[in-house]
Amino acid sequence: MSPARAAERAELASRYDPSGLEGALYEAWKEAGAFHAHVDALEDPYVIVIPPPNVTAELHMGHGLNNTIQDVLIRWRRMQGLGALYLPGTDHAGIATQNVVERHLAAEGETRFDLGRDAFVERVWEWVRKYEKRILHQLEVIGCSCDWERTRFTLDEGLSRAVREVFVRLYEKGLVYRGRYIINWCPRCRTALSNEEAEHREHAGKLYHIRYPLADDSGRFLEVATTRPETMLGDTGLAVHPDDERYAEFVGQEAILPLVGRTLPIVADVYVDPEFGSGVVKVTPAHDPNDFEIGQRHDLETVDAMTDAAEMSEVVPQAYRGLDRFDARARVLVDLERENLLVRVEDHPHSVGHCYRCDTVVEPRLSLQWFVKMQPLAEPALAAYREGKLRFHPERYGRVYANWMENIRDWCISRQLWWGHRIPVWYCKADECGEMIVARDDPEVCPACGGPIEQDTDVLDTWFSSWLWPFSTLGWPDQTEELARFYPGDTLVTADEILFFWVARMVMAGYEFMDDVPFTDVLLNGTVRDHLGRRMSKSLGNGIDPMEVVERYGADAMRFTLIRGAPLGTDLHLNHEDLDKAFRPGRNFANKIWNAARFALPRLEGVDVTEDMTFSDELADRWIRSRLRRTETAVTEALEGFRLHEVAELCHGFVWGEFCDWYLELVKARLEGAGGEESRRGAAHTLAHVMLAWLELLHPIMPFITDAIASRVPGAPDSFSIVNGPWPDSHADWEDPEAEEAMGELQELIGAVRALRAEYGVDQRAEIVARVRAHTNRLEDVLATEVDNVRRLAGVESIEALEGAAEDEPGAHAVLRSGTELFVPLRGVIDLDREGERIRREVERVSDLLARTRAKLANEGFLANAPKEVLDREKDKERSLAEQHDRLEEKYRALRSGT
RNA sequence: GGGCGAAUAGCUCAGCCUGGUUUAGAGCGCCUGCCUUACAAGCAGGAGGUCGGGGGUUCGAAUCCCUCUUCGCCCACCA
Repeated sequence: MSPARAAERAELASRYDPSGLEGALYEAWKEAGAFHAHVDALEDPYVIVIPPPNVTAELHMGHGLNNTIQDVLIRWRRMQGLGALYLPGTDHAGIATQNVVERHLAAEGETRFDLGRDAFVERVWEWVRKYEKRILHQLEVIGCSCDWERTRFTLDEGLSRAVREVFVRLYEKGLVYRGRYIINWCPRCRTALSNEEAEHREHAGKLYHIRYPLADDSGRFLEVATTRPETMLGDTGLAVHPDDERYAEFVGQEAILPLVGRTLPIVADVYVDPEFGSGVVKVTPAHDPNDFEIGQRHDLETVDAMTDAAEMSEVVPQAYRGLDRFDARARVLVDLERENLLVRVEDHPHSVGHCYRCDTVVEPRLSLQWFVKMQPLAEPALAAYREGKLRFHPERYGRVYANWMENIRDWCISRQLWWGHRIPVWYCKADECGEMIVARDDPEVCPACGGPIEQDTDVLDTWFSSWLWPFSTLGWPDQTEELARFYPGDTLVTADEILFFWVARMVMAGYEFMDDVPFTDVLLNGTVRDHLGRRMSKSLGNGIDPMEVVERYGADAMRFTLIRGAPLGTDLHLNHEDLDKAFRPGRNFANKIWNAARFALPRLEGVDVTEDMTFSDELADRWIRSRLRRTETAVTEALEGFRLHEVAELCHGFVWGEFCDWYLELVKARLEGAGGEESRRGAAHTLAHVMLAWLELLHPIMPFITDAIASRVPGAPDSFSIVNGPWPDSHADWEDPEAEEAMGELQELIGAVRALRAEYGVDQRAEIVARVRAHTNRLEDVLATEVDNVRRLAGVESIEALEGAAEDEPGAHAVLRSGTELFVPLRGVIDLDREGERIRREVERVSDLLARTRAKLANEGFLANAPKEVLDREKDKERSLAEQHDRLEEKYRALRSGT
């Protein structure tokens, strides 16, 4: 036995201590190679790729939730016997990682420019090498059963080759192009961003009305409205709607740009909305996407009034040069005011884009960038959804996905960063040549003229490697065995916020390069928020560290809490100020399981889980087996429907509310020998089987404690583990409605007795007993076996004696406490009568309706004249009413005969 | 401007698609009583709900339809 295994199999401590068993158990799993997906295995594969976390990040609760969901599905499928692959890895996270390292440099008083490109990139690699193990280890701590032999990194050699291959192929197909367009620019990160990377938020802005003098010396003005007056320094025209009669006479004339003095042509363009503002738009082609297009249509100049840091550039008048854009705005307004050109200012809420990495207000900026033409890629990805090859859970996200695909825009993929995949394009430096080389392998010299060449300085958007993840991790572009076996994958689990960034693009890449969907089901988990509904974030300081939670409550408790608390697509609220409030129920449940095992395991004498077991017919045994069977079915169905919170709920209810509360209490006496050896063996066998089965059911959610207990079941060999299944599937004929009904009555009776006792108090015992006696016969019928057991144990013949014995007889006391009390419920009888009355009235009502419906259906006139739908509806109604009637009657009869 | 979602116990949420086995549930919190040989991280009980308002469909509505109110979220180039 391995040392890890030995430690893990140490005696059951008196208290549940997750920290003592989880780490050792995970090591044992790894040693046994339990999570490796063999490429030549025979079973059908089941594949989930991890959404690769940022290589230098630490695990937060969002990961905790997301990765736990993945692990639950993987562990379940693995137990079912599928070749489950949970593929782990990390993302180089271009901007995010570069920002982190830059911040550290700044603390040392340096910038990346001081270091230079090569030294800076080396610095980032150092950082990455230092931290890459951390987040992967944290995944182990929370129990993720990843195939660590297949760990990948988006910037490793193989994936970099895939990125380059994709770029070149798309370029050759004409789907990658370079062009000068307005893109979103982050002046702090000093890079272009994609549309998705600019987050738009409502902003309490102003609308400034400014007068532009006409150039004809008439002294007349045109009034324009703008939210960003500083951009007027880059104006190169004015525009009005072609049908706007108010301004028809000005089209073709010119105006003078205040503060600058440039003459601005006045053009007519349909883009202009005559209803908005004054109906005149200032055109700033270098700073607004719409203005850019107007400029193109009317051949207007472009004047780039800002630098890459969003400071006013050399082309603006001296007074504004070098000013930050917001300072420039203030200055422009002051100057306009002074010249009496500012007509008025009104409140105007509008949305402003922010950098998704640093939250700086993005600047629409004209620049030369690389783009991917998306329309052709979107078509098969959209068709896959429409044809049902790609399903979303919850379904509504499918419509969001389709909507995005239908309105797809080209993807700006170049980033002016240093950390990432360098764009595989070279430019010839020879004066007359101008050759551009796009190549899979680095060229040495210009193939056209043999002159010196220079590589494009930009890197690719981080998502340009992420979108290849489902196949680049399997060796693509090589046609590897892994690729053949594990692509396409099955289920993708991620947060809704990266639906467009990642999920949609992966589908597109899947079709473009593998000619198939990368996965068939997409699960979107919600966001983890605090108790006030705020997203957890470092800056708010409301995050919960999963490592701290694991340390205090155990990984099982955390996983259970997350799974139970977050149905798909709904946000999870956790109180960061009071971890106990959030995680105690999970920990308590684990503790309950632990204690049930502490009780049960030593009482399983003679049981050998490796051999067939014999099961008795005693009520309690039949009942718990029936309940187990139903729970198994329900849990499996819930897993198939991705309703994991339901799985948690079902297991919790069964284990605590049925197995512990009732079954264990009912068989205590028998396990001590009160019913004889045969009864003891019967109880032990059912107990062992049922407990092992629910440990298995719960294993995907709470892997540690369940496997730890299962391996201690009598007869289990050293290597025994439930990690590889089987998935519990008891005999279908264990479903036993009779036993469940009888047990239901027992529970009802006991409940009623308890209520009675509470009401009368112990002093009125004689009164209770007298009333109870009158109904003893019924109880005997229903619970003959249990009655005998209890009598044997308590050594009493009458109920009265039992009551009396309770005081001084420990055995009897235990029985009373345990819930096998033998009182016929007076209140129960009364309640049953009341119930009977209710049902009788219901029966009358239903039969009345049934009679009327039947009369209608017997009416020839109705049959002849009624439209088909009406007729069908009536027939339907008749059928359902008849069924209902029978059900009620039977229930009523059963009640009557029982009373 | 489009699209989507939510509103059920003091709090966080299930249940709704496929109407009737639910007397509308769970966990937490609250109240009462218990250290009872697996478990006080527990056990036994209890209080607390006009299922957001209104209307409709139906024999029957938390569940289906319409509408209103209040909160969220996503997308979008109206300066």
